[in-house]
Amino acid sequence: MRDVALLARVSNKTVSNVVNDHPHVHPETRARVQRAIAELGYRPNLSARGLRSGRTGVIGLAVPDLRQTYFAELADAVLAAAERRNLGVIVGQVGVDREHEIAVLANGLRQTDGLLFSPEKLGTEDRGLLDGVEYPLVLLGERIFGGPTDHVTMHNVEAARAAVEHLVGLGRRRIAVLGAHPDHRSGQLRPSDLRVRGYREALAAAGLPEDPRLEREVAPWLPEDGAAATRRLLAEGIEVDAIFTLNDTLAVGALRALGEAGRRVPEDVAVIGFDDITLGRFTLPSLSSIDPGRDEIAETAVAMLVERIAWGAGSGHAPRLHKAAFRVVARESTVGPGASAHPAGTA
Amino acid sequence: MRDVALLARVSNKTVSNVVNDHPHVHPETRARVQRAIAELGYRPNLSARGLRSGRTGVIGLAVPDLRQTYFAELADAVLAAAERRNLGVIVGQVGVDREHEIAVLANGLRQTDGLLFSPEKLGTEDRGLLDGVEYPLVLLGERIFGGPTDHVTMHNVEAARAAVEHLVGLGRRRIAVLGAHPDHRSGQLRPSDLRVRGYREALAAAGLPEDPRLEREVAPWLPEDGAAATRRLLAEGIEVDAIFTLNDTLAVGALRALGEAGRRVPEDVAVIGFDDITLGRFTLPSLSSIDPGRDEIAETAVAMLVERIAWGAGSGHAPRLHKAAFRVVARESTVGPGASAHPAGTA
DNA sequence: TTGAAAGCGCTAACAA
DNA sequence: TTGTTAGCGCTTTCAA
Repeated sequence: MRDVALLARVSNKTVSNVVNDHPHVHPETRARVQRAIAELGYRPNLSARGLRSGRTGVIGLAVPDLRQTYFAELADAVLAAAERRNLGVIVGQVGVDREHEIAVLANGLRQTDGLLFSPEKLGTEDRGLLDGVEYPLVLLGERIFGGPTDHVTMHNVEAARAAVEHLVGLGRRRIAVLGAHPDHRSGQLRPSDLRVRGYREALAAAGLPEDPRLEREVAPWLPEDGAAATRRLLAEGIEVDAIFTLNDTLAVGALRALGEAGRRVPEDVAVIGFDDITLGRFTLPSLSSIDPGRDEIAETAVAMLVERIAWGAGSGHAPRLHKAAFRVVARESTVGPGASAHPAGTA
Repeated sequence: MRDVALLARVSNKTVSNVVNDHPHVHPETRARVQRAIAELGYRPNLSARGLRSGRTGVIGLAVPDLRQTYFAELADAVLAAAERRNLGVIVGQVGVDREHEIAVLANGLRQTDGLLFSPEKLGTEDRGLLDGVEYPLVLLGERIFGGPTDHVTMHNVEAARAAVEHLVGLGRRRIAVLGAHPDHRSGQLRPSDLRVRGYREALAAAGLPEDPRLEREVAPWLPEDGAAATRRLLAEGIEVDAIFTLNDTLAVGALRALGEAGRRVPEDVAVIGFDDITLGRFTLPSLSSIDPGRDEIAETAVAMLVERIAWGAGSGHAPRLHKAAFRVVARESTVGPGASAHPAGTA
């Protein structure tokens, strides 16, 4: 920088002003400086800038596991949103255990300006941990409601309800749900608990009885778990004409188990998932799902974090809650071949 | 840090020594400093450390697109390998266009110690760009062979050949390949070109004739492309008893198209993919594939990059090439139900 | 084994 | 509109 200043015959400060697009720089001076920058191949040292300004231009994104398609696609969307704002993103995976998540919450992800955190193990009971957080933080997902931070989430209850109403509207009456948490009476607010609630609301609204044998506890939400749960369901001889899986990877397993058992989808059993992952368009049959508004979630979360960073620590701004709009995406697994996605959306 | 030093009644330097686990610190002094650190909740400022030492403790990972399952799973493995070494990872997506890839190559991903780069658009003809790179760089994938950098890749030719030999071993004679690059006579060395070469070698070794109508150009490698290519293949009435798709997402689409057309897999048409993505175990039928050694690739690449970083710039160390071991993973789409993965591996 | 001093490259605050 | 000064927090060098 010193060299650039010398070559352009200006001071350090002027170089800084040009680099940072400050106003009040004479066009001619600016041009001279830019020529010097190009000539010397000067590139600002971001560590020094970070040290001086207290800003790194990098945010953290902590997700449980990129191998889960939902999180990979979420990370993709967050990266895009951050790039639009010229921010770098340090990605960390924290799903292994509780201790790891607590450590990340305590420290953030290295030297960053703020953190987008999608916890998996931490729950409402850990809300107190959030009070100790001194950096800008935006929570993603459903864990830890009511804490002192911004929170971006989806309409779990309403979307699940819409999914089941979609099945009811197609005449289905024996609707199973796969993916309830083994511990789902504990008063927690996991995605699974909320989605099961939406399922029950839809049954109630349609005048259909709840049947405990149709509410299947499944964890984790991987294809093999969906397949195993579906096999068990069929083996028990329970009458079923539709399955609502709480995410799409469970649904992939369910489709597989139904195929093995010779059940036709959707004629014998309709299937709808949740997340609208890309691959769902290409299963056989293609998978109906809930589009949870992933891009909106990512964009909103990054925007909120950037605002918090600009406000500075301890600004006392009230925590905000944003719920993204969702859509029911009807494909072959519920409405059969020739179906086109009909946006039965809401928000 | 100054506060810690005062509280522990030592100098800055001693605090620094303790924080960095230097030897030659008196145990008692160390304990006193650590107590002070805990009491004050001191955490080193990584920007300052980076400014002073020239190291940031962060590496960059540039991949084309996290929504492609292969890259999401690769990123997962790289993150894990980096975390073992206490390195942060800034992830960037660069697949949009050539200009973007060139920009990333010129600058790295913000302030990092080095870059793992998996280019998509840049090719052997851009090798010259690598000469201008002044930071530690390790290339992933097949583009840009023969440049002056370390390179971690897979046995594309051999693995593709093994996949086709697997099909031949099952008695298949009319084997199509999906995913050749439209421009594959150009002498480029894309993954697709190498895998097609392996396909041809296997045919030749088995005494089977090449048939241009069986070599299908498909790009990009998304499920919809695989489905479309398969539909075209069937529509043309070409006799086929096996399909080798150059990646697994193409295979998912192929399975779908075959199912639509009423062809049984593997009885009528066997299918094998490449990448061994997680979901492949749960398609119906489950998908045979090539496990390309993803964890080995990630671990080796990070290790190489860390070495280059330690050596310092312009160390003149010769470029290295590492090819990871692969395995043929046989599942239902080639050997039918009841199949168990038989490791026909090599390296 | 520990301390003192210098300075990494940049920007904030102030001055001209 | 531009320049001067100071210092962000750490590690390095050299000395004790």
